[in-house]
Amino acid sequence: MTLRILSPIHKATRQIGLHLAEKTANLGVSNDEGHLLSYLESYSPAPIYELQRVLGHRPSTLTGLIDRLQRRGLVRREPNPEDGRSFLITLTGSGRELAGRVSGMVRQFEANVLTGVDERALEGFREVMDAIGGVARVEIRPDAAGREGNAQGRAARQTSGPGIRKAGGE
Amino acid sequence: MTLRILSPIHKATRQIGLHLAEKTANLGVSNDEGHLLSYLESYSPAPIYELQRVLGHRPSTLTGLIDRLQRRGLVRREPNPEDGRSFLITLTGSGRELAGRVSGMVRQFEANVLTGVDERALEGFREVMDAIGGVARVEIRPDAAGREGNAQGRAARQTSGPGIRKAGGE
DNA sequence: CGATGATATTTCGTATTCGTAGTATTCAGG
DNA sequence: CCTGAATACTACGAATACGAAATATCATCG
Repeated sequence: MTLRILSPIHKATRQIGLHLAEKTANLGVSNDEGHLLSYLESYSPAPIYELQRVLGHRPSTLTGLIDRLQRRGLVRREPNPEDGRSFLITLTGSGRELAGRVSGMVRQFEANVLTGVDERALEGFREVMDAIGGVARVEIRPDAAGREGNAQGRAARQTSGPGIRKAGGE
Repeated sequence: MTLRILSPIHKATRQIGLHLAEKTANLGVSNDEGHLLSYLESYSPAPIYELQRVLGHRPSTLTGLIDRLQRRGLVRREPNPEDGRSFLITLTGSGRELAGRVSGMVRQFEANVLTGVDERALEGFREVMDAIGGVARVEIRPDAAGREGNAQGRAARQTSGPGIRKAGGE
């Protein structure tokens, strides 16, 4: 386990997840929910496929995630006027308010980390991240040529309960 | 969402996960299973609590993970001669063989990344990782001195009930 | 040695993820 | 307009992660 890159990254990711989960637990927001709200704060309304690519979840995972947020009145599904197959996810008023608090915590964390590193270290960090991206050519965006892009290896769960599916109508 | 540290880390972690999952999918091994096997390749036999701390899973998660590997004949639970409460997880023959293949892939990935970065960048990367560890330091119990193992508040009671301990047997 | 608390691990219930299959819609080409 | 392929999303079922509680053992103190 003496990997100089993978082990530290794995550990750091775990630390970040635990720390932020603890911070946002009071708000009743999980990590993934926080990510989604945070993204929506900047880009709402956004189509689901965009969220899917940004967050890296499977489409069916997003369905459940959005269902939960919608059930709590934080987001809304609206028809996409530009594509009848698609829905736009919009933050509601309370959703935007909560999103602001969540991303405030995230930015605070980032700021705290930044005070501990100088510009030179940050540059090295960036290089390593880029190198990983180069080696792990897992395509996330759609607009690329000839790729397989099929990978598995996560968990699986059940979204029991009544499938909620109300969008544009109301 | 343009965080200079958190966003790249999140993205890199996702890329690593997808990439490795794809590589080990043929072997029928998920990411977490791969991590565990990889660790065991170096440190088997290891007690479960050690695995729990290294991998960052919850205890109950580890139980299921080990159950699955044991069911496939890759690991074995053995009583810990030094502590009656504990089990040692040992790689079986086929487990060790599989672990070797998995960690070979992981090391290969690491090696590929390393060819793309110099020592200076690696140092910066390390600094950022350390800074994260410093900021994300979760609250440590006062009397659990010197260690950073997570301590979750949970209760332990003793009454009656089904007390089945499955162990050593095959 | 007995009481009390801490640790190690499991079981159970539940929430969550995701693969697969199916529906609706758009697009490309006649 | 029609047909077939691709896209966006959802429902369902199966597998997983994890919190809470249960049990066994260890550690400590008296």
